[in-house]
Amino acid sequence: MVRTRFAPSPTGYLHIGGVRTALFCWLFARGQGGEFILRIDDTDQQRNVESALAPILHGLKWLGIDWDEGPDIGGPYGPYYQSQRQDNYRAAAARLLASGHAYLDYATPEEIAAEREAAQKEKRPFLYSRKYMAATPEQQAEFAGQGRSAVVRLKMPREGKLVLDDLIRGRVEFDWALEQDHVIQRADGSCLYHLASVVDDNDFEITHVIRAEEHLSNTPRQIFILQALGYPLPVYAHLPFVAEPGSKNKLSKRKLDTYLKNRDFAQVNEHGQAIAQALGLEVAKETFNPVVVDFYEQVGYLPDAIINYLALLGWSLDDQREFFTRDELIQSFSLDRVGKAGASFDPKKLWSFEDHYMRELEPTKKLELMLPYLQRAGLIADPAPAADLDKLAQIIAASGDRLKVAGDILAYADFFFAPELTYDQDAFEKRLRKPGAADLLARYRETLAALATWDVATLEQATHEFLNAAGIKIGDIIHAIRVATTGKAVGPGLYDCLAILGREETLRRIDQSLAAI
RNA sequence: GGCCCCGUCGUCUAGAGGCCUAGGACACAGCCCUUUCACGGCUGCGACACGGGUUCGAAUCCCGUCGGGGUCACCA
Repeated sequence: MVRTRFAPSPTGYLHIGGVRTALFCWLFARGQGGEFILRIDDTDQQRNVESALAPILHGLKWLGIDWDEGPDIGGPYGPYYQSQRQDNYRAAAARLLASGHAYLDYATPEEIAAEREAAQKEKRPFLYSRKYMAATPEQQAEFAGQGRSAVVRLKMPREGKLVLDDLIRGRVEFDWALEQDHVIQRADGSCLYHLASVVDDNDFEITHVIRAEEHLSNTPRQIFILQALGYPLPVYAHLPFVAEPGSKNKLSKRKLDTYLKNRDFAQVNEHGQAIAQALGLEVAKETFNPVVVDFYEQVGYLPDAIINYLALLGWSLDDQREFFTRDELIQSFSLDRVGKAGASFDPKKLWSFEDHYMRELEPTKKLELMLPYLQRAGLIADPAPAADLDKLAQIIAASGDRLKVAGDILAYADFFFAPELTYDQDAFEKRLRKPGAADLLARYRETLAALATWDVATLEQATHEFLNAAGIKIGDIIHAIRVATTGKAVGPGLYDCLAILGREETLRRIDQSLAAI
């Protein structure tokens, strides 16, 4: 049985790179008929683990990445928080100590640092002298007598090589003599990440460790622990990084300001910020931007689009398939089709997947998705009146491909529901204050008022007849009509807008605009 | 700096010696369509990091150089 795990530390937000890793673990497990486990790496014991974890679990759920065992649902191998498994780690550290694979070290951090600096100065690789290694009870007593306290260090081999067969990297060799005697347990008894990680992977019976490339150089010490404990080795697969837009640097939340200078990133960001603002959301740029998954949920992206895009970030099936349903992804995903080079995150390409999936979404689904946005903006009541629902369906149909994310509905529908028309000032000046515009608009109003029926076809025909009679071209008036009735320079097709508005409201708005000119 | 990984269009990638005067997608530019916006159609721009080998033949194999990245914690 294949078992993979994703082990986030509770940071308070779900990073796009982290999701990609989780996705590959999940895809692989599901494709193999295996299990996907969530484990929380909180050995650092921060205060509000629960609140820092919630957004991460929520984000994964939103994307449809589900787990078989984890902190919220438990499982046969629980608990799934490392902070609650310290006893296991301590027991392992004790075994390592007993078997001579680790030792008590009484050096102070300053002494270690001094040795490291000396080595650096002499340009030789640093290796701890083991000067304060206490091999016997006598030595322990002596060092302790000096007021020193002990940490547990790994006693790494100082000769030979480790050969790692990575599923993605292939064969990778490391010199044992270059591996440090890492601390695995602090003086206060708390255990560190590498020990914890390895012990848990074994306890959870993880068969495939699929993680980001940054862990590749940590692998030797982890394998050392595994072997010392007599545990079987999992299969390793180190994924290439998700890199910054337009660069090869690892994507990080820290460098937001740099990304904002990237045109594509900035564009996607601004679009999202505008929607957040229309919703009245209070957002901080540190937690609400295209690096954070929550951004996409708030703005109204489709999980399928994100999953599809992310799957292709470092993986491909062949030279033609681009669009995959979840099941197809699970069916076709394989680790040997994962590339080795880092892949940079391209917000515009994600956008194009979003475009594709939104376009294919059933109208009823779109409505379901978009209605809450209008309700949150206070434009439609909750529960929604049938008339509003009907109107919204018409607006969505009329907007067609213009709606890329659910939040876009705000810009395309607000003027249908808002009690008062608000004008785009530039458009108002340009289209309505234009000489002759008011006069034409007033005459057009009479044409509309005289119409026997009120639908798109009639409106279009009547408008063209009006143009002929007036001896003008459509471009001479259509913009004025749009601004006068919707307040905006852009929107769904004009006849659609008028049809949805209805005769009474259309005439009312034209009159109001005429008065405002 | 040591160690490790990586290196095909701006980006994601196809390519496992001849199918490659290197294919697709996104982006970009231009044109067409058009009442705005968006869509759509067409066209264009655009890459095998470099240098040596091996071979009849190399993007594909080998070596070197250069470049990029990661990692070197009593963080995870």
